[in-house]
This record gives sequence, structure tokens and C-alpha cells, in this order.
Amino acid sequence: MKRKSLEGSTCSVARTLDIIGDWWTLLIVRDALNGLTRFGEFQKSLGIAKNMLTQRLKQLVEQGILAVRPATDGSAWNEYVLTEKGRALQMVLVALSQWGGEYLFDSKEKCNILVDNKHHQPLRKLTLQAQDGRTITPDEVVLERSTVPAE
Amino acid sequence: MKRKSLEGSTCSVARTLDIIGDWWTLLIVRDALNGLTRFGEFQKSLGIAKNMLTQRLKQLVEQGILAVRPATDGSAWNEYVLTEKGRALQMVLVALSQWGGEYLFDSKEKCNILVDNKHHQPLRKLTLQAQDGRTITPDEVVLERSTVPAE
DNA sequence: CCGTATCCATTCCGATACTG
DNA sequence: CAGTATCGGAATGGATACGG
Repeated sequence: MKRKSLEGSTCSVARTLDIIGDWWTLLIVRDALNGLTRFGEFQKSLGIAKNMLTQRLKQLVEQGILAVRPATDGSAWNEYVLTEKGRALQMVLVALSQWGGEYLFDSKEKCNILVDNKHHQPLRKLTLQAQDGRTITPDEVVLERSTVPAE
Repeated sequence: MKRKSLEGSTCSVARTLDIIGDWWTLLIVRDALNGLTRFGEFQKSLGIAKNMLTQRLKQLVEQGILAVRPATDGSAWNEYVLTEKGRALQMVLVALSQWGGEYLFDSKEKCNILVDNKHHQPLRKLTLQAQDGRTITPDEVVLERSTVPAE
């Protein structure tokens, strides 16, 4: 009995988790955002088994999150680079990172966090805003059926 | 051979994914944010197998994301409510939802999205900001070893 | 260096039956 | 209604061997 797919769910959270809600995928995206492109780089960075990595990279390419291109260094192999769709996942990683930094680390503990590359200061904590820019509190947010907002 | 734990990782993304990086956990949190509290409510909403749900609820309680309290309706059972730590995951869900809404749905397709409960308008898209409030672009962000920022 | 293929243990997950 | 227990198939994930 296979896992129940949420591909057809009308909930944008569920449909997203169906694609990236596994254990490795977002870590690969994280590394890709950090500039890694090569199979071996990912493998070394993550300590992931090769067959797992092969599988995940393939899925990410199928989903249009990564693109494959021939290596620029003259070797015969592939490089994996994020598409715009993939780069957009950075916001998810920022949210995860801020939550983890706040709740999973002791105050004295070293922790890798996201900083802006100009001043090397941590990013400001994400805030929820209504359409008009007003800052809203978490309890003012509700999940509702609607159409996708025009961007 | 067991799964390699990322519990001790110094990366806040990795350590977070070690806890909530599975297929069901964030969906349970989503439902909890929507006000569900009872075992049966989660089970019905998610279509999850009971043994899976039991296991996930237990882990969430152990992690301090959910708290158990006796039912307020006089029945003999438990209610599962989010702690502050759990409610803070809302930001992660917002990020996931916005990404999915943008990249995984056709423009005409119905999609559950997050709205503010006053005007029932979709939330504004999350933006990255530097410590000083300046809006920054994704490529200005870098993962760096540091201590946790004081909140 | 880049993968593919295979083996094997563990885990996931759904279905079902059962208890209170 | 709220779980617990168990079964079995599928997927996960690590180790290793192999070929380009």
C-alpha cells in the first residue's frame, strides 16, 4: 500500500509538502542555495547515500526546482542549479531557520544562521502582513478556500 | 541501519527538519492552527492511519509543540493544543503556502490560502529584510556560522 | 569523479481488529 | 470516540560493489 498522495489537494500547504515534505529535499535546496552544484559536493555535505541523492536530484529536476546543465569545468558530468522556482524556496528555509534558531538552540550554542552578505547581520525576523501592509498577529490568520492571488 | 539524526547539527535548518521534516507533522500543525484538537478530528481531516497519528502526536508532545490537556467537553479523552513553540510554526506554513500557491496551482484552480480574518484578503507575500529593515534580495542572503541572535 | 545497481535492515504507512 | 496492537507491503536509507 502506497503512500497517499496529496498532489491533488486543494490546500497549498499539502500540495507543497507532497513535493518537498521529505527528509532530504530541503537540505539539498539549502546546499544548492549555498552554491553547491555537483553530485559529490551534495553527497559530502549531506552524508546522504548515493542512491538516495540520485533519486532526490531526479525528483527535483522533474519538479522544475533544479535544472541540469553540463559541467563548466570541462568534465563530462552534470551540474545541478536552482531554477527560479527553486530559489523561491529560500523563504521556506528562512522560516525554518528562524524557528529552529529560536526554539532548538541554547542561547550559548553555535548555530548556522542566515545573514545578509553586506553587513553580516542576521535577517530580521519574518512578520505577517495583511494585503495593505499592516502587521498582523498569528491569530488573525485563517486558512480559506479561494483562488490563487494574482501576483 | 537507522536514519542519520541531525539533532546535533549546528545548522538551524537541519535541526528543524530533523523534527518536523517528515510528511505528516506540519499537516497536523496546520490543522491544529485551524482549531482542531481531537484525535478523531485530525484523523478525519488528514486521512492518516491511526497508528501514525498516535505516533506523530506523541512526538509533537515530546518536542513541546503540542500540549495535552483533558477534554473540556466532559469526555475522558485528550485534547491537543499548540504551545507557543507550536504556534510559531505558522510562519513556516505561510512560507510553504505562498510557495505552493505560486508554483503549484494553475491560475484558475481553486486553492486554500491564508487570509487575514478581518478583510479576508490574502496575506502579503513574505519579504526578506535586513536587520535595519531594508528589503533585501534572495542573493544577498548567506548561511553563516554564528550564535543565535538575541530576540 | 559521477553515477548506477544491489543488498539488507529499518521505517513508513494503510488496513484491520480490538479494548475501554 | 480514543486509542492500542498487529500485519504486510512499500519506501527509506546506509554500505558496498561496479562501470564510465
